[in-house]
Amino acid sequence: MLTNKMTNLIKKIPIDGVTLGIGDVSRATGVAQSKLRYWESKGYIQSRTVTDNSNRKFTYKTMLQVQLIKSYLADGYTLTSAVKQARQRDVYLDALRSFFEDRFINLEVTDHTAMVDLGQFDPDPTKHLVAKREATGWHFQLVDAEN
Amino acid sequence: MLTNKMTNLIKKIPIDGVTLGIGDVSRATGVAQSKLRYWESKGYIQSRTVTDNSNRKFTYKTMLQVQLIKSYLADGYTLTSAVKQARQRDVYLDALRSFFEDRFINLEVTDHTAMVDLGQFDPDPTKHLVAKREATGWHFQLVDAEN
DNA sequence: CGTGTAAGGAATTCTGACACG
DNA sequence: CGTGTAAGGAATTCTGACACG
Repeated sequence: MLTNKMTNLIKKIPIDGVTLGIGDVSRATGVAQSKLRYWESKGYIQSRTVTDNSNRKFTYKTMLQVQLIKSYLADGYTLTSAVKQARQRDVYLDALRSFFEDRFINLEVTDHTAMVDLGQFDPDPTKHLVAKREATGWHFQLVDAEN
Repeated sequence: MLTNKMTNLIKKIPIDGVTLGIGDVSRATGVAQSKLRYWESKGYIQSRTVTDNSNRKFTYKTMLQVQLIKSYLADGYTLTSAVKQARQRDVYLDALRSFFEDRFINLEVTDHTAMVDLGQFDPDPTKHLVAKREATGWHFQLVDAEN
């Protein structure tokens, strides 16, 4: 019950409501503010304006795009093609998010262990797939579904 | 190879380098700026100062803490105990992050499907655990490990 | 095309004080 | 204790112009 509060929280905040100022995006990605403004003026990235006449705000997703564009530029791509490549990767973010929302049923942490319940294990629907953290890292196991 | 770029990216940015201004945290969480300043003055939450004499910056993690404190307050807890509860949940974030870093080996997306490789399936180490997105949602399956 | 900079104004955030309960 | 507000100053971001290649 309490753990649901946590997973709901994590599911809720990250992509949607969070906006970042241009300084924060620049700092996090290492891309100069003037670049960000130029890229936006060309339609390569987008920003919201929260209220009238206020400063630019970028979404978390846009920040990831910026980081991607930057890394393609570093690979030697032109800006235009770096943008194209980055756009194709949007689907990755969406996929990852969808997986998270769909499958992170529960999360439990005690002093020495952590456990992620990933829900029904399709090859054997009577079981739940559970990931447990042990000293050697995360390991999967199957447990009897209790509901 | 390209997909690794993506997962590395997602693993790299989210928690570490990102800082948010007080306005962004306030907007995302719905907690007034004056509250955030007061909570900080009491040591309930923390902020960095990026350079000398600059404005407050909060980390993503702190923003989640704020959201948690808010929700405990809404449940009727006093501020002090809401903070205590929220602190105990830090371990959840760390656990989640650790799982993600440890187990999201690869992510592939094509036109109609998406696939997350979660690595070795411990009950049968000759197999890899793979999550696939289909029309009905995400489903797990086991595939032969190829390396 | 793609980026940087100096300039002056606008929007945001700062602190310390005060108010209320 | 916990929160909000008005006040004046400081830090941040804005646009449009200009420079360079």
